[in-house]
Amino acid sequence: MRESVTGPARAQRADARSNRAAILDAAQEVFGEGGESASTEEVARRAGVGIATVFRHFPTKSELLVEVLVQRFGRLRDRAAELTGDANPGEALFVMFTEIVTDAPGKIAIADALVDAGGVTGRAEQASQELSQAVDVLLRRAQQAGAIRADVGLPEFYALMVGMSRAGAHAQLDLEVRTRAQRVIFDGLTPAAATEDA
Amino acid sequence: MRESVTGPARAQRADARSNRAAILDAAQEVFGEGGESASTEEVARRAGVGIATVFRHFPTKSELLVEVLVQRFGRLRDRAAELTGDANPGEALFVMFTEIVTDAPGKIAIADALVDAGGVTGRAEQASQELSQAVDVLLRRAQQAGAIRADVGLPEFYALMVGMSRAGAHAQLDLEVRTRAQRVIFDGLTPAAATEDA
DNA sequence: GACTATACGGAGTCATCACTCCACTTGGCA
DNA sequence: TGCCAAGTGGAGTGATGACTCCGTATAGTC
Repeated sequence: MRESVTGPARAQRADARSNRAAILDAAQEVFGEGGESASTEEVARRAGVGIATVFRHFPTKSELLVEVLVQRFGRLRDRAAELTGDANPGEALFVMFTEIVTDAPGKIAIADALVDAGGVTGRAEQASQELSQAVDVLLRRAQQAGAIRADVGLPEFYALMVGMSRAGAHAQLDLEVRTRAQRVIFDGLTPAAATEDA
Repeated sequence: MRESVTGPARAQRADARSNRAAILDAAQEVFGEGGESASTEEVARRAGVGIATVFRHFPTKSELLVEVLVQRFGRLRDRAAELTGDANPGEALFVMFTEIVTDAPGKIAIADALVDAGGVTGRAEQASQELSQAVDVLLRRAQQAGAIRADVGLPEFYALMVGMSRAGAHAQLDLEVRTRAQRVIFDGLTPAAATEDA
């Protein structure tokens, strides 16, 4: 896409390409750990390049963050698509829930840093929407299979997922506690659990 | 307590006392809105005092944040104690859950800012523990009354609560979505919803 | 009303961080 | 092997924000 706008642009040099990859990897780590407070300089150090190089590849801290997020969302979206073929739709949804929550700590730190940097661009938003659409498909399938109560929509399912993600990301929940908390949610999502009062 | 350590310390001047209060109020607002990125200068402006005055009352940004948090936790703890007398223990627990989640947006921003400022001192931690103990009492009462499944402990209950708080704080959930998500959790907390597999 | 300890305001200091400039290096082609 | 466009590193730069210094104002007392 970038090429189609600026023309067929001469291919990058090999060192530039590998530096770009190293920077992205380092950024994953650094922003995943340090979140908003992590500095671009630390990314450069971890990637083994100068700061200028980071800024040449990603003109802005925001753009680097966006790229990292887009990659991460993309991976999860692919995973959701994969799970759409699963024979047990209810189980598939729960697996997805768990994977997103597990993946969350780093992602959240990065997303927060991005908000902080003021740069929630279209690209990140689009990647996030693609993921939520993929999750929506999983949710509907599970409902059609009768594994999930019908009065739950994507927004509240997402709220529950984001909630568990954030709870885990900040409070460092140990696995057992998180599992038990998720069981409560999963049980609550069951058709049998639905209560009917206003 | 402060007096007992430093001696009976001559009383503060009236203007100092009211400025201190104004600063705390302003800090509630400012940090509640802006979180980590809010500046002490903004607090001073909003309180109608100079920056030096803020720093005289609270020698460090951290200490100001701690004070704000302690107040907030204290208020919720009192509310929990109040609800402990409620005739319907299950309902009381849900009310507490909802109130904590509702109160959360500002509190979370402040807590995050505090972590960011690196100063989670004993005082803030203690206030937070007092709150969780008060919630624990509510939880046990509800379990004894048979309103809540027995296999749920304070940690996972807290995880669910913190999760909803954080989901709401960051994603700006509208009331209806939050209500539906909470219903899923409440239904899942019901004894009838408990599943028994490993 | 005068006096002074207490408290105040805001200009200044210092550190940090995103981002730039430019002299130097190097991949890739002839 | 030599050339040079493409790429690099790191010392700046400017903005921001926590915190300090000190001359001025005022609450509270006689």
